[in-house]
Amino acid sequence: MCIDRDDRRGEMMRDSQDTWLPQPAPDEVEIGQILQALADPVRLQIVRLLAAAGEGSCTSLDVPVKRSTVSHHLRTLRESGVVATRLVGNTRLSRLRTAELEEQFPGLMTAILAATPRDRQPVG
Amino acid sequence: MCIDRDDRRGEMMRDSQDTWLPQPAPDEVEIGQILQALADPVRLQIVRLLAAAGEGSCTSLDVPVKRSTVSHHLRTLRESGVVATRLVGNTRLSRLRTAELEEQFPGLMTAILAATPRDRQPVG
DNA sequence: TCTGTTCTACGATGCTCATCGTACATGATG
DNA sequence: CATCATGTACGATGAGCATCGTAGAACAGA
Repeated sequence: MCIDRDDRRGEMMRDSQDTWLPQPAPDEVEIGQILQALADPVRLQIVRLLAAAGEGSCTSLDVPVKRSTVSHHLRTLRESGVVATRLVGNTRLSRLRTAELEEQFPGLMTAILAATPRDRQPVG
Repeated sequence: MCIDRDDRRGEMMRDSQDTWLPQPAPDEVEIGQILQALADPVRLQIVRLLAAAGEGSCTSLDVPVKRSTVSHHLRTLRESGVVATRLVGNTRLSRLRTAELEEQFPGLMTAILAATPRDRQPVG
């Protein structure tokens, strides 16, 4: 019963194998929301980590904020259409919606992820 | 003397014909700043208008905010590296730094500008 | 010089939101 | 059942910023 209480904007999605948190349909995703989601440095870092690792959870993502804040950011990323989250046991694994984003905004994520992260400092 | 007081981060630039407001060098432009600049709906609208018209000034841009706010947004866009502004008489004409952006972040602006503006509503 | 236009700087204001701590639900494990 | 780990909801807080009005500088034209 808490399933549909989990998110205000929709119901759980069913895959052949997995259950997914509600997310906007590809044609509902708006470029303004995407840009707003990626504007935050922590969220951009999360996106980079997901692009590198494929998947990530609230605790596995190495970002300098508390767990509840990571959860908040993952929610924002999901509601804007950037990531999809599936339930695996007690954890929730998020991944980039690479295919849908490429369909809706060709070249966008590629261009952003190709950009050099600014927090890379020359060490040694 | 007020020329270098006009912006805190640099001096005027001289072209063969024009004088330009100070702006970051192409390699100083950071993707995070770009995304943050484009995250605001009014600024995104300004960018769309500039892409369509080529150039625009504080008063010529048709956005639903006051002139001083447009000036503020153009400053943000300039300092983030999105637009360049040249002085023509009493007016200041801003344009997208299309070439430099394409060089630094290939496909980025193309992808964003290709996205359908959300404020298009079916009328009639 | 006087007038009108364009634009910016500055201060004030109000709202959005990133962050955190806490409490709680859920699932895994013993 | 008891315990622990994971994640979210919620309320509070503080900072950032979008917006505006006003004042003043710079330029064009008469």
